[in-house]
Amino acid sequence: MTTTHKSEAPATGPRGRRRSFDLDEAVDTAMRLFHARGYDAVGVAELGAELGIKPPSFYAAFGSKAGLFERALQRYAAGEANIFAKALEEGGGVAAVIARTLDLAARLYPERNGVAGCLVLDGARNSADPEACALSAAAKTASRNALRDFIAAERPDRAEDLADFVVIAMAGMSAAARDGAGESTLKPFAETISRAFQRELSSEG
Amino acid sequence: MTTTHKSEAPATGPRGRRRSFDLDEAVDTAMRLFHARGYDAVGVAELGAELGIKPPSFYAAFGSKAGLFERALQRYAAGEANIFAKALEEGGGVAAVIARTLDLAARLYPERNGVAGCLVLDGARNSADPEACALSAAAKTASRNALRDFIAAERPDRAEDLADFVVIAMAGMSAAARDGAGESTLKPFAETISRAFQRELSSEG
DNA sequence: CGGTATATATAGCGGTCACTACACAAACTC
DNA sequence: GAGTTTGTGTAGTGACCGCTATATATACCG
Repeated sequence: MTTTHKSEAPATGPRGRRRSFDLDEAVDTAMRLFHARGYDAVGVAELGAELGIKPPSFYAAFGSKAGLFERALQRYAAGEANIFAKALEEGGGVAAVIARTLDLAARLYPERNGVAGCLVLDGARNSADPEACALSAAAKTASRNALRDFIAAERPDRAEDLADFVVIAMAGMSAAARDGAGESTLKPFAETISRAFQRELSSEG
Repeated sequence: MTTTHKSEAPATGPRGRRRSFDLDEAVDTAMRLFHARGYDAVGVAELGAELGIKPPSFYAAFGSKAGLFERALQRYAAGEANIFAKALEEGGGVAAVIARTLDLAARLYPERNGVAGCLVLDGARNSADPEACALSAAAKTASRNALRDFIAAERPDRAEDLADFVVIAMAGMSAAARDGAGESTLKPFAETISRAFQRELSSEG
């Protein structure tokens, strides 16, 4: 169980037949599949089989494959995988939070149960579906903006390019993890990037 | 014209009918398409249409879609896009060559005519075809080993992790470029990474 | 010229893609 | 109970996937 906000049935529910599967659980499963192999490589047939539901139920619940991907992205950003949000929780200044974010990436991005890297950064990479690409791009922009706004508190003059610096580094770690890099490979990178970031943060530039 | 090694027809050629299209040109076109949208997103039908050839000619010439991808990867590694080889040409020590490599990545990775990033690093990202993934992985390993062997001349004790550092940084730049980052975004990253690399190179670690 | 070898074009193979029409089953209101 | 609403299962849509069987056109050899 990763989330506890399951939508409770109202006192007087809708009239018709009730759903035969857990929606949150289904989104979790889909998120894992999309994360492991990328949007295009996971078919609706496989999703249905894995979730234990047939196509009509699938489309009644999610509207489309891209609709499910959108929910998966939301779930991803709202959960443990949002490493920046996780790094923020422990407080501290920009340098400390960014260092913690990079460290978390080095520890969480390596492959585990077939899943590696970041769903937002690489989930729709090379996808032929414009809708999936747009959803992915929006999620990336949101993440980058959160980073930028946080950095701006200490360095408003350089928030944009410092955010870019971190984002590019994380994209590299995600790609490397998807190519098989382990924590022992990513950690030195993350530490070097953290030091470089601190120098940039406290430079006069 | 990017290559000049066109295979010349022998004095006495094969007996049958001659090919009606230029093979090198076809590989170039396919390379561009694979690079622009990724392996899976480019279909054999589109390749045939773009190359001006029909399926039977396609398979007679390349064996399979993956066979053409392999040729495209070879062409890519043998041409201008091999930025490490290009950086090596001008000579210099490890620090200078790596700095030049990263600078070239920052200048060549941003989108141009629909093509962005590195074909080797991202051409088969999220592909569902095991053959394309294997070809891509082999090309990545070859590139990384070339980097590592070069670095080993000055720092044999740290060649592996320094090579990883550069590869992860380049993967980040390629991914960022494919997400729309321009030269003005990649260049500061490349310069900071170059400085960080130099510090690592001349450290006692 | 005949014989042979090679590339071509037409057409279509089996399979998978995301998605849906239709009828039935189940839970509500009254 | 009747009536309404909603989800589910069966089956199948047209389009595209990588790839190929077959026959024909074009070049070489002798």
